[in-house]
Amino acid sequence: MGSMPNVPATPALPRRDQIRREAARLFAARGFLGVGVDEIGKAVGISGPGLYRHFAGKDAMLADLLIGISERLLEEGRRRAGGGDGAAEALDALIGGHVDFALDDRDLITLHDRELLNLKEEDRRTVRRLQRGYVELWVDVVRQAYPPLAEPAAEPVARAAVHAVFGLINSTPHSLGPSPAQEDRAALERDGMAALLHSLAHGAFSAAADAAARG
Amino acid sequence: MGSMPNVPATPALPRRDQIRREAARLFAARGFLGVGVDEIGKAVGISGPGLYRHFAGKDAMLADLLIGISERLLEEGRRRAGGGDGAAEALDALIGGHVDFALDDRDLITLHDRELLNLKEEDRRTVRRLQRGYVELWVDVVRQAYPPLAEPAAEPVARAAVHAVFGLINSTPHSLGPSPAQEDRAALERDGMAALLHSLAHGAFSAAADAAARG
DNA sequence: CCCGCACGTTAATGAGCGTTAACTCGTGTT
DNA sequence: AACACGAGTTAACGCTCATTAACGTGCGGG
Repeated sequence: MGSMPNVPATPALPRRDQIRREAARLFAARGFLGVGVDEIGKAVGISGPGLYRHFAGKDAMLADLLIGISERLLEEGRRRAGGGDGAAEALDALIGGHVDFALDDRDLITLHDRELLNLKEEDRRTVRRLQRGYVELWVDVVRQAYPPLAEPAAEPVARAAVHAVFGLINSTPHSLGPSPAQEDRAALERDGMAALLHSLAHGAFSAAADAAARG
Repeated sequence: MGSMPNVPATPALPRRDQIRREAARLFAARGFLGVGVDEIGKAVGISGPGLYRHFAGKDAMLADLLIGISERLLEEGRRRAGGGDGAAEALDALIGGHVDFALDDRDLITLHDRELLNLKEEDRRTVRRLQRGYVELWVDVVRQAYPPLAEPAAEPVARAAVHAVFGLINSTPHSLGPSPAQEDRAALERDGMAALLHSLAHGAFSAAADAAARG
């Protein structure tokens, strides 16, 4: 020991990131089990087992993607929820952040709730813990922003509404074309879709509050 | 020819239906590519290749499930949308039907947008055609029920809103527990969830109409 | 009585795939 | 100049898995 030849402490991030991007694209398009490692390799210009220089295995790629996206969601969510003035602004920021994510990282959003089952137990627990934290963050903010949902009895309603709004926002992968390419018959452009999803989310939460106030 | 020994014109529906149910459950739980035919066989009490007496292959089981659910959705949707008085009532009926479906046939709803890629080209086209018809049905009714969305320029908004509401309603598989079993810390019971999803859907459409009226 | 068929069974086949082994090549360091 | 090492390559292994073959069994009708 005692020799440290070159500077490979952070060897080559671009190649690893390239693998991440292509793997996410392929997994989202055909499913984790539907994609072979040779195919991922070909997508990044190397072939097959060369990937094992960068990831411990196929499972590790998926784990890296799912844990990464969950961490980013939670981190960015905390940043946005805490950076504002009131609860309404915090909720706005949360919604905006999630919408941006759904529109700009479509593949990852797709994988996020489609491929959880293909993780090893430990990684799955990690992802679920992060997801749970993210949901709690939303539930807290929503209940502050809509007083009727702050009633103790309305907690399950708030939680269910949060899950439903996630489903609403995450629906973009299905409603937009398979890929950001052709804008055929009058599809919404990105910013219009973002604004619309924002409005829909607010409308849903508002309805949840009304329901809680009545029932 | 001329002999028709017994009455096997409709041989044994229960066994075939049993396979359908178990296959749907397993596919929803671990993915189409994640379950083997032996496992499906064991779930119905026969083992492995015995399934081939009832289905042409694993692909045929998935195709049967996805085409079946798509047909049922469209058929029931048409029935409900056409059976009422006004557009508002028709929309209510559509929402109620889809909510019932999402709550009572959770496995099929999950498969419906998770496993489309594992279909052979022809079956995939069939399912997509049925899905398209279902979406068109909703878009028409929603635009009648919310006049601002009837504006020609608002058609993409209406369409995107319909997709988003599907995502909202279909979110139930994720927000409810893995299976209809434990009602742990204050989860919503079925009917409460149905009523809430109904309200949320209306809230979202209402917001879409407002957005279209303004923008 | 026996033929045919619905319905299963187990064994074999063959392809696909994740992973490992063994080896090569270039490059920066000593 | 020798060398260690990052980064790939191809070949081989081992395992899973869908599908097919070959064979058994109970029963209803001629």
